Amino acid sequence: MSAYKSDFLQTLANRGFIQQISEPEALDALAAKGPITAYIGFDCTAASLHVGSLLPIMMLYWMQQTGHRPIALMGGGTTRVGDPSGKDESRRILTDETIAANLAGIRTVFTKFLKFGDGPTDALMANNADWLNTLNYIDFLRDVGRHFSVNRMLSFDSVKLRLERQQELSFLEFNYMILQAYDFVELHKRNGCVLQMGGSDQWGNIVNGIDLGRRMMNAQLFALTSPLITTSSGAKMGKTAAGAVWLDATLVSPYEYWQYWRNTEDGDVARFLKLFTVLPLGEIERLAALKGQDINEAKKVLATEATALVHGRAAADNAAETARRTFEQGETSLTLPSVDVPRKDVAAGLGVLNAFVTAGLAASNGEVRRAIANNAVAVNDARITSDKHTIGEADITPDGVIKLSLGKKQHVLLRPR
RNA sequence: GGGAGAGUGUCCCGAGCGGCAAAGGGGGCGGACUGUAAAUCCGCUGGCUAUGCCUUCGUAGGUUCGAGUCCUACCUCUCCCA
Repeated sequence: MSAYKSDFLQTLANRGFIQQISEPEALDALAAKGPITAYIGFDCTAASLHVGSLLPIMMLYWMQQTGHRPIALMGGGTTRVGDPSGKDESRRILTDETIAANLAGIRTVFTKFLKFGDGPTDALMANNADWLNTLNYIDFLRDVGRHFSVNRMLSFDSVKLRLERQQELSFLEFNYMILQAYDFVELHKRNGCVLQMGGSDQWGNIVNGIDLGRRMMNAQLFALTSPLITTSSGAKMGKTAAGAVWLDATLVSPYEYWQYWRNTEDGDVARFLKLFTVLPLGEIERLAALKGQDINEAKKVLATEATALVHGRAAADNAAETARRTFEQGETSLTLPSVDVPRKDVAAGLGVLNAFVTAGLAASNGEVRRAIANNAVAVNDARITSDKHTIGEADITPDGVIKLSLGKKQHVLLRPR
């Protein structure tokens, strides 16, 4: 691991965020001298960000922590045209209202990691719709387009692969890299931004921006990419049966979020602690040294720290405590996720199938039936073997709840009201 | 404008002689083993008021006792020619 003079690069390097830097020495010197401004682009096709976006957010976080100014760029303008790369569904074009709503949702996530404001190291949130929407095609071609060599654009991997595989590449998509390059230059012009960060797949696009900056304004700009994060077994991060692991508490509860991190594979624990928590490196080293069963301690720390960043310390501790009671003491913790249900329905006798579907543990009655056949269903920790089983008032525990379990890890409390 | 192909289970990829709720993967979920891990093995992976009924193979029609499969038109995409 090379030694950097700036806290910023040294921190990122130590924690495993760096894959590639365009001109490491020059950037290092600049960052050591004073605050620099950098940005990362996020698209806003969904109302929340998920775990996959966490890595770039953490880069912005560390940037601010080490005395620099981060910009979160929302792709409000590029989202308007829709992502052309998908087959048909992703071709849907979002309305301006949807985009605005998505932006608002995403903004709340950022405020948990970054301090926004007007100070020298306060974060900014920019929206490329601000300049892309008002672009004039002819002006754009003349001022920006002339700096791009089609010969060179064709040589980029993203393009080359498509051509080789004889897959279509639309003109719109071909232009995407130009728009992204332009974003960089525009941010440089407006905010003095000199660095763009992103995933390693963004390298080519970022370098384009650097080139454009040099040609248009004779500016020296930099690129920094992070490695693509997959789990040790090669799966992409952030996917479960229920879908993506969102950062919004209404989509994925803090408890579920905690559980996601708790179930990290052994081989990923040290890496994830460095990337997704803000614990000091010494502490992480200690945790990473744990072997065998002891590594579970490290996983709990990872889960709690990662959850605290997104949902706050109280929610994280709460989730940890709920998990401890549920898994280590076999108790029914009252802080498990719960679903209210009318008391008279329970009095009348609630079918297991119905109960599990309303609790959100299964999508259909058939799914519950199959789970029962797989010996995976329990009510108040008692195995259910018949799909005819009904839940009645007798099942309400002294705490006033009924515990539904699907498998060993998924629990939901029914609260008769 | 002319010609040749493609679109399959609402997570993805992909087989599919007129008898099809539709092969096989991946992913996911569950079970066993463990440590709430990995690896491995096993099961599940359209819906329902369920010995049956309903809905699914780009869209809409047609042929047929019966269509994912054959015919027609249309939509979308790819390739070749102009």
